[in-house]
Amino acid sequence: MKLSRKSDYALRALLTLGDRYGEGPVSIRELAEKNDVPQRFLEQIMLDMKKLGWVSSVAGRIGGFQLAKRPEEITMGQVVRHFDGVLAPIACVSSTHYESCSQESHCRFRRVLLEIRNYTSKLMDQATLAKVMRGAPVAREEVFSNFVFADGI
Amino acid sequence: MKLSRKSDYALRALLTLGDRYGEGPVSIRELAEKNDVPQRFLEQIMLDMKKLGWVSSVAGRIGGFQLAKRPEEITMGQVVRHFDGVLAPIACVSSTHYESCSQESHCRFRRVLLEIRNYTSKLMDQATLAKVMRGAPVAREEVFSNFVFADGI
DNA sequence: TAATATCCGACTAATTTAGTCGTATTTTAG
DNA sequence: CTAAAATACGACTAAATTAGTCGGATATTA
Repeated sequence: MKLSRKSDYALRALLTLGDRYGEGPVSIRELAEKNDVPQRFLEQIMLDMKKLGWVSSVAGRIGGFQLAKRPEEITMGQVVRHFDGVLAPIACVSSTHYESCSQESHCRFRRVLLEIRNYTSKLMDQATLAKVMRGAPVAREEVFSNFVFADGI
Repeated sequence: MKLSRKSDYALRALLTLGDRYGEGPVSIRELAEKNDVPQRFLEQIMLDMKKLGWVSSVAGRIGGFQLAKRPEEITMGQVVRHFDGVLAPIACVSSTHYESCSQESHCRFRRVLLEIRNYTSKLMDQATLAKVMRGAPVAREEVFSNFVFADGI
């Protein structure tokens, strides 16, 4: 899975709306400025999410967008699957966008890709807006330290 | 991470060469036929891997390619990093292709992406040709069954 | 009624992907 | 000696994807 700008920007905006949940609409201009996103591009993204029922809008002078679902009900998996289509690193291990392959019956590296897909979708589907909002930002060193997983995983 | 055709085809060819390790060169024609890969495209890929020292070639009438390293010494991580550049789903959580982002200091969903990158690179770097060669193919149901990870992972 | 929103659809530049193609060179079988 | 079959090298390209821009219509409120 590669995260597109669209997914990235959608998540930024949704988290801001999560922070303001219950406080009335937030304008695209503010969402764009706060999150460093091109405004007219974000506009498209917000309208898209409105069609999906994730956000609702108020038109006019003091309009804007707000979450149409509780932050517990929207997950990163939903967002990325919508904007990027697929979480799996290759279509032959995708359950939502499965495509067969001539080598399927004897391909041996597919197992590794399947495990990566399983882990990715598990994490993404567990990551509700509410949980992500509560999380602490990543320190830069964490990206460069060699994080070690528990044994046997 | 999304697996490109190039990485896919490279892995297919490398595994075939792994099966034939120590038995002399295998021609591109045979590698292409066995693995259902466009021959002239595979040609490029093999020459690329030759430059990297992963395979060696024998020119002429009965020439072909063979592994230039033991199957224990080549990993999926190396292959995918070479052909696709990066394993991480976004540059801000890549240790090899890190790029900063204006939101870095307060981005909250980055943690999820970092965990996915950590798991991906761990699995990819552990997956030597030798290990992958020994693995069993994936049954189709495994792709559609909801695999459940052990708790707390 | 002017300002500031959302709403809608079309358009596009740049990049990436997944190749093809021509041709030169090397090696061996007959 | 020569034809066949292989690698070697570099240029080219069609199609898809990405990451937007742009013009203008409609809605709401101070």
